[in-house]
Amino acid sequence: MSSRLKDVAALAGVSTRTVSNVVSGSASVAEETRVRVQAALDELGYRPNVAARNLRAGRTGLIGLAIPELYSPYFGELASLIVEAAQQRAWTVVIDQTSGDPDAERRLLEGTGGRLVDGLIISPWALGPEELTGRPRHVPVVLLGERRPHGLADRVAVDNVLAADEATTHLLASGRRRIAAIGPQPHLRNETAAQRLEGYRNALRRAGLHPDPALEQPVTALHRADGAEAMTALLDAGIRPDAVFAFTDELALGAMHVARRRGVRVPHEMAFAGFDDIEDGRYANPPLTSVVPDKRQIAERSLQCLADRIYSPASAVPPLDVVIPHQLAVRASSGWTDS
Amino acid sequence: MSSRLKDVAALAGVSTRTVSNVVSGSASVAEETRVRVQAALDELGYRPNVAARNLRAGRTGLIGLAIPELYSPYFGELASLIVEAAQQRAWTVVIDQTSGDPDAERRLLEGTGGRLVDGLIISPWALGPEELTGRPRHVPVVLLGERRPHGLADRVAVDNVLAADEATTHLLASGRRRIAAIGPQPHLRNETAAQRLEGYRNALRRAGLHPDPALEQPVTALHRADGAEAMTALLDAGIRPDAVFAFTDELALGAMHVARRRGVRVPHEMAFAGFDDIEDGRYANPPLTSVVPDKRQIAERSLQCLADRIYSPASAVPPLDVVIPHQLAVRASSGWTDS
DNA sequence: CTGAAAGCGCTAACAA
DNA sequence: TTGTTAGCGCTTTCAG
Repeated sequence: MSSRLKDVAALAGVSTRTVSNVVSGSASVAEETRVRVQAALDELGYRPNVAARNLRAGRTGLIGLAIPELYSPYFGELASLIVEAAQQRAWTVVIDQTSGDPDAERRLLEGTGGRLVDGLIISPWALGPEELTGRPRHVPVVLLGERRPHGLADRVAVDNVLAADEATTHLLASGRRRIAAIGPQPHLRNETAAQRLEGYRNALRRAGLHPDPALEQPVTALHRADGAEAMTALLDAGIRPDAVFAFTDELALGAMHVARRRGVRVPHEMAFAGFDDIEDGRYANPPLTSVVPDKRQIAERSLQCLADRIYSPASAVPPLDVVIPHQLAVRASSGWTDS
Repeated sequence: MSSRLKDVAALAGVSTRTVSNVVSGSASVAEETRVRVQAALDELGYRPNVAARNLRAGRTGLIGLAIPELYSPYFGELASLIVEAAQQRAWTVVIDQTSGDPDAERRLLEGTGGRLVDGLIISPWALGPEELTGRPRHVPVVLLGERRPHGLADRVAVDNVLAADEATTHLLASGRRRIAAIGPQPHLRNETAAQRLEGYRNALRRAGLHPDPALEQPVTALHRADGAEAMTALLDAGIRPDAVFAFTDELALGAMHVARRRGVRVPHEMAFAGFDDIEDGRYANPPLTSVVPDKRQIAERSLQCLADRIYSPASAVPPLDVVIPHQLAVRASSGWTDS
């Protein structure tokens, strides 16, 4: 079995107190004692028991990251950055996949099943504002990508309306007039898609165009397959846009894939712009124009929010609304150079 | 502050023992008592303290997943499947990114910093066989993708030599003769790349060809950028293969990207095959031929190994060597149909 | 500088 | 069926 502080103390002929001091390096220990204890530590291969420490400290050093899915490029990248940033703060990340399941999201927010994490970063898909607001929290929560600070939790997100507007405006600037929007999700309570749709429509109106419902193609999920399906639906309905703004890069890549298979020349006959700036987009044929959220900042600001809440008297600060900067990366999919 | 078992007991007028029984549902409790306790539980919004439970149980219910990076499509997908499979076993996954750093891998294996997880699944990059073997483990370990069972830990992997052989043989079957290999990593102790190289060479020799060192293009990492760099190096050196076997799909996609940019027609003039079957490959232009490891099985068998070690008297069973099945998905990048 | 001991919240062996 | 209580391994207050 694993050795405990007590065993080390016995071997070194000191009290557990002293061993603890040596291990943590907190209080000062006489050099001679330190050496003797260290020898015992090494001999027994002592490893502190984290559960006991946690119980004592009232903290676990764990933070939860709840995302719909880990396998999509966007969330994979984001999770990677969060894990990395958490390591720097000596936090460990436990990951939950909600699959956009409202029950799963609810369970995590309520902390049913026990107080395991010191804080939670959640990217809600299924839950709407009132559910996110309504319930009492047991740990600090950071909401990723929701619209406004809901009064009980900090929020970190890009300005989706503005970013979508800019992407659409960029397409308009190259003379496109029939711009499709792939990505509305009227069936979900989550507001991200609604915001991007709003930005898209704003841009059209500002250019003197009327948003055409036939050009707004809803999707059930946000992957390549859904984008492919949406483009197929458009083309099969005889609708032939001259540009596409997709609400995620994955959707854009799926749609572009189908368009090219159907003989549409990209970008000559159809330009594409996406959202998220995933790596695949940069290496696609042609490379995909995309809204670039500063993901590293999303990760770091989220952790900063948690840290502030965890280490400071609760409810001292009102809920924060952190807006993350973004850019538009213009690539060949919306230029005039073919791949 | 959060309420404890003791508070609930006081409110319900019973002992903590009874409350504990109600919470866990383990022992039988008189219906009347149960109702009263449940009411107190609800009123106080009781949430069990996981740290205390863990300390008591001697287990944390956590398993570690140590991978070089979470943001790459392959590891993202794998991590997703492992998290999912772990949830079914009521385990929570904590993720560590090693970045292929030998110290990080060593630290995790040794459990320096404390006994946090009940088991560890690690995909070693930097550490060689002897280091993986040498040290005593404090928790059960599953090695992902190493060559042979090293005597102290279970191993789960596809047959890399065979799979690489099959992919290369497929390229040979369509008449290709100058097949480049992109992906050797002579600087790493990790054996995966070496095994794929071995399979590639085996296939060539069986076809009566001599492996040509000029066609073997090493890489420093396994991403699109490295594949792009490798292809650039080949073309700049005046080497023009008629096919490429890349050791990962990402390398293949990067290489294919550059080839197309340089005006090479794919697959007519240059066929491509990769390894891992990531989603981007399936939606690439043209779709990428790839070795398809059964990732779900990798996840499930890994967890099965851990479960066996954790729940059974240690060292009862000798280290397992689990070989995961794979297939070759032939797509347009190695056919004769252009995108 | 070091030892003794309390107690973090929970479960389960032992009693009643 | 339920109460009492001894720890799980650690940190830290209080003495010395």
